[in-house]
Amino acid sequence: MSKKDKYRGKDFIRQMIHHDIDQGVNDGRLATRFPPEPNGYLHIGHALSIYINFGIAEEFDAPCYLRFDDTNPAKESDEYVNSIMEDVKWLGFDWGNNLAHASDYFESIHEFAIELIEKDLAFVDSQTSEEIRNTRGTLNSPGIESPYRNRSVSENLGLFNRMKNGEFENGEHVLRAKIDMSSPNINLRDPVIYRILNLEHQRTGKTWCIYPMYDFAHTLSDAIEGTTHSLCTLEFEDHRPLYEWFLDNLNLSTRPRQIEFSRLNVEHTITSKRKLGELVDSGDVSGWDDPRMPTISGLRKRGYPASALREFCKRVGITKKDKSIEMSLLESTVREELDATCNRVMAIMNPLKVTIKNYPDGESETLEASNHPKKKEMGIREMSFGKNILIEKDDFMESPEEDFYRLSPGAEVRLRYAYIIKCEEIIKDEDGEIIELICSYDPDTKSGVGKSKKKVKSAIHWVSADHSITGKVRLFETLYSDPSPDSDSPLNPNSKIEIDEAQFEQSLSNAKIGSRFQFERSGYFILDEIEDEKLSFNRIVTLKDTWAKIQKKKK
RNA sequence: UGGGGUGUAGCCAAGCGGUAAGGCAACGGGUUUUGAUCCCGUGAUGCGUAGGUUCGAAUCCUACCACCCCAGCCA
Repeated sequence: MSKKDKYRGKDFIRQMIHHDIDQGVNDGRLATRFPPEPNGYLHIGHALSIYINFGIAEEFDAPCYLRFDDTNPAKESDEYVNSIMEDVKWLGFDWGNNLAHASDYFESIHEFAIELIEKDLAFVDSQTSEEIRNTRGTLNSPGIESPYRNRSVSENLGLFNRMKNGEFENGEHVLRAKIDMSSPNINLRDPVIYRILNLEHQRTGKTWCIYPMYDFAHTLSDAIEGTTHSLCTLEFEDHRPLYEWFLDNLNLSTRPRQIEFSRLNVEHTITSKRKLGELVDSGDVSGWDDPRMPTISGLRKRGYPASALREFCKRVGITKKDKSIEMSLLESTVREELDATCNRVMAIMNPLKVTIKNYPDGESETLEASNHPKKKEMGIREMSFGKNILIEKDDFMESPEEDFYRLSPGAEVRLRYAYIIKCEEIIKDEDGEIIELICSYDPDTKSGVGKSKKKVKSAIHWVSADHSITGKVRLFETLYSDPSPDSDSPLNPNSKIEIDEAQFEQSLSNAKIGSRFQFERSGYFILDEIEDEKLSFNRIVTLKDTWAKIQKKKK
């Protein structure tokens, strides 16, 4: 295979990795890492990063570290690390023995800081944070060197040691790399690499009162654990020169390469940890795992299969272009997976009573319905049929529109897997609201036998009023109606609609929590909880609905 | 206005000097006891714009335009 063919069709990151391996960089070894800060729950944007870092490593049979970037004890907690581990696992990835924390390396990182000081490449700055900010310069003008920049190596060593020993208050001193205050890249203007934080760390306890900053800790963590390719999002592109400066000036055995890709944005969603946290704190959602949240745990609660999320990431692709993915792409991968794997079942959200006048009183019969129209091996289940049936309100129209081919006065329709019925009479209450339909059925049209081949315009779903079970259903839409919401966008008032008395066919009484079904002609649902024997389902995604589309177009 | 990036269809995305893959969406049509699924068909004389190099340019060069990111002791 020629080189050109080998790289063709691969995203630019895989091409670079292949190239590096071919060149024998880092002994032709590959190691990646997924480095979340445990200060919030993972969201769908992280799913792409996980998919890229773990997925690529998997292809090369290489390690991918799950490394917690826990360098800021003020913001981090165990709740988050636990949720992150659960989410990565659920997505189908395995870090094996490669679980790490930046805090595991605090000792080494500290030594590297000393190495920098000894090389006169770092100094202790005693300006206030405000002074440092004011002398950093602007995008258009250079910064001003700190008056402490020329302290001697031994003075720096001494001060840094005293910082470490807890002799100072927060903010009294800071360790800065000595690079270039006039660099057009602001990250190179003597960046702070260590700060005093008199704070207990969730893992190292009271061992440290100085903590490394992201750029320093991240670069060194990568190098220390042997990461060869540090794949991250575009906003770190400006940091790469600093990343490389550390690698150039410190004695390290691995030289990792940072490669940046564009982050994933999905329409109608927000993925700022801050905003997500606000939604949780304000009570606008039930928690980080609210089924409307774009968090991994929310998507899981919603019922999205992990395999569909992986497929979604695959279809999204890896590039450096800003992207805003339409929900329809996500939904199509979810439907594709669910269509292939879910048992079909019937449920009525808004029941309309149907009485079959020519069906004998007090009798019932058992009918067979297949669990999947295309997969016989998925079996069948039994449904009771009798005189009293419930259908969906939407499946009847007193004055049918031209394209409506469900039930209407005098019209015939098939009750799926049962009989063809005809609407004979409408019963209304005093407000003119339709409360019942009197229908007749044709006993010769039983599904699968006799005149069962008789054509009618449509088949609708139903349940037996005398056998169905009552339960809850929660219908979800996106949290925001705006395709590109910001933190001020109003929430979609229809993002959650609860139906307390949906009617399910009796076979559902055996359903287990976490199992997914297609409610025929309606959508895919997951059994979320059972309370006092009452089932409650979350709608994962609707079925495609051509009829709704036709109606929408008419308006 | 400094620096770093990115521009191929409504949304993604292949393409790597030889004449614009694929997916999602949309729109037609067929099958169907789910208006689902499935199947078939339709979309760029054009690749941000303008020039240039070349027999030949989305691919190379020049200029311009648009959008994104950066001034935490956050990551």
